[in-house]
Amino acid sequence: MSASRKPAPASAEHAPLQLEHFLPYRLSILSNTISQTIADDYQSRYAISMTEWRVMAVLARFEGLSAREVAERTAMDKVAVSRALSRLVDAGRVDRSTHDEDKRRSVLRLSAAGWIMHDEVAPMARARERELLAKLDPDERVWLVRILDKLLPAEGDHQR
Amino acid sequence: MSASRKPAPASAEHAPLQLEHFLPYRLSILSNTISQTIADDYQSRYAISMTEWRVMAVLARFEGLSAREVAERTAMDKVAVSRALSRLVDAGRVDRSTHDEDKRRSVLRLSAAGWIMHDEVAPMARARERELLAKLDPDERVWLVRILDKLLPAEGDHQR
DNA sequence: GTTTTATAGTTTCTATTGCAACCAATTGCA
DNA sequence: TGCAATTGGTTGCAATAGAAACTATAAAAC
Repeated sequence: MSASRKPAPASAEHAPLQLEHFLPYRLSILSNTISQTIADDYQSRYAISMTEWRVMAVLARFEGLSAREVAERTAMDKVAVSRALSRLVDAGRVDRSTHDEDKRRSVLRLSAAGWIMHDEVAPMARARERELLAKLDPDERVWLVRILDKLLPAEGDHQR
Repeated sequence: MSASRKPAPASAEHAPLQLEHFLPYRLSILSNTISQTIADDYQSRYAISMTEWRVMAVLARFEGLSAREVAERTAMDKVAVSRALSRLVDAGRVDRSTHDEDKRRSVLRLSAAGWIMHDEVAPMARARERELLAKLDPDERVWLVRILDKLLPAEGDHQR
């Protein structure tokens, strides 16, 4: 009952945002809730941050990327990636070597231990995605994918 | 062209997530992109963080909330709200007083200066939302709202 | 070739965040 | 009443994130 406050009388003159119907706000809540749910799953078993998991997921899909390419694909900045990688390498979940033809670049891949963890976490993540989609009817699922395709900047664009 | 790496051959045995089709990942990219775009708008004029703006938006809509109620409505944790509020009060954008019947609770409202800022930022935020929705057809917009209604936890639930 | 200029990645410094511990006011209840 | 449990809010500390500066290699310009 504590939340039953009436909108401020100032509404008329000030036109405040109605957050509960404001798309950016709703998307943010939804996204954070989902990401956190998945993070809770893997953090209950492994001491790993969301950024580290994201890096691992990219390396599972694309072997041998450089740090910059990981940053591109995760939409994280390069400093965040660099730090996540050094933790992952220290923890023995990622192997890092140097590119043959360009000694600036690193060549990254999951280690055996990294793969073991990946193979345990990935199904949990997929299960959460299914849980989410189960709340929708089949046609809603189709529309959602179509809408995301339209709203998301094309592959390869950066956000910041 | 740098991004044309073929999926790791390990795919078959390991079934890595296809991030580019993984709903939680796509939502996260979308949400971050949008929030950052709006933040860029107001940060180009005002030195204010995303959390502070979010608090202001809630107080514009519901006057006299307590800090806890702000936390509830913004889905932020109470520490983040407490700190955002102390910055906002210091900056003179929010007035804080104490509840008459419960001296633990604060009573929060935008100051005159807060309202001025709000009245400039809110239209920019709405414009960004319109820009986003303009990418969709009318029926897609309807489906999007319907889908969000289904996926978002009901009003008043908490996420963490 | 040698000197810019650009790129990959790391480090440093600072600001933000998150958690736990904490204080103060209120409520529940013996 | 009086004392434990709860609630609203803040503070301290450790981990994290972001910006700018820095190192190293590589590519481009001259």
